[in-house]
Amino acid sequence: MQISKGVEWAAHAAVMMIALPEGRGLKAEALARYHDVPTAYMAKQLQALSKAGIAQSSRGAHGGYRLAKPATGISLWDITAAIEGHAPAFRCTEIRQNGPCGLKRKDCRNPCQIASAFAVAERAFRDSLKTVTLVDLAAQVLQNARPEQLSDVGNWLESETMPLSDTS
Amino acid sequence: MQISKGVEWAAHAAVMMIALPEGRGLKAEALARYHDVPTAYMAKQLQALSKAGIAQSSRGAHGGYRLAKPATGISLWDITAAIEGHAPAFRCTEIRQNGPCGLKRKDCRNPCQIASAFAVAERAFRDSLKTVTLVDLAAQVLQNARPEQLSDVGNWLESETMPLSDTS
DNA sequence: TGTTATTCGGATATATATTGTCCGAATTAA
DNA sequence: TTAATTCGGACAATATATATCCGAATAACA
Repeated sequence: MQISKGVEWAAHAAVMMIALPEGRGLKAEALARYHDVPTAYMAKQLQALSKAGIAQSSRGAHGGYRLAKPATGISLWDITAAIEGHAPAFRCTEIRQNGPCGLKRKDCRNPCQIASAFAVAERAFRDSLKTVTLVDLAAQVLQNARPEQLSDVGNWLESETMPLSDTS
Repeated sequence: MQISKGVEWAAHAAVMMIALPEGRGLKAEALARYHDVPTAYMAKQLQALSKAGIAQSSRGAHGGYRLAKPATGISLWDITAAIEGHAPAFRCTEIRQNGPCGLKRKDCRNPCQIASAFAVAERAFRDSLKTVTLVDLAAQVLQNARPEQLSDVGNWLESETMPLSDTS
């Protein structure tokens, strides 16, 4: 039971994209270099964000990624689901129907108790992540950062971003 | 992010062991056959339960497994942790320290916000599973079972169990 | 309007973790 | 003492996660 590293990378990239000025984007290579992670694999995570409607991509020269909607509307669960998928972590294989004393299928209308308990726990997990938005994360980062750190990031952004072409 | 099948098997096996009369045990092969799963792999899960202090094993002829403590004191989280381990699902690799604008190590005394959010969510998950004990699961099974089913299981248990030798 | 540089997107390899199997060590009944 | 039985950890096969590459698409520029 472990969460893909891609989730961590995607989350950091998403927080980074909050800081993008209107009409600008960051290419996958830049986001990967900023976090010092393999470019192609970071690109894959960004593609997943794009498919999920969280990020918006522009191809060609001066292309790149930016958030597709307001950061207040993007939760940590949205990021996680985009990368890991929506399938539940606990997969019930209905072994109660197996073996010498297996239950008949018709007696299994309501779900297995063990599966139910995990479903409740996973819901609690999801709901917790849903309460955390990208702006919450960004706000805490700003609170803890030292001033010089912020200007460093600002300068880096300025040097890496270019006005996007018409992002239709 | 998926939970091992072993957790499902171990949970079902643990519930089964509640029904064991005092001083009796079930061998791994029987528990596997009862649920129609590979013997050796079921055995592996039972070993994990044993290591975690949840089950108690007896070797040699007429050996087998039984619960090591009252079922009220065994939660679904205990089972899960015994199989999957206690390591958190989200692994923070501190990529905030990487790259051109990476934070200095001394500025990272408090944990990364993203990691913190996942820690909270995982705690909610754990706490939910901790509220469910083996007796809760067994009670619900009994409620939903048909009478003939119960006698079937009783007969099967009678035919499979033998008095354990002195379980030191 | 063609050409070229640039960037995303999905198909393709490698590494790691999960799933499944086997044989020896330990214990007990006879 | 012997032999049957069962657990325990070491070993192999499969599935998933990680990492990479190359073609398709787009936009800037001449």
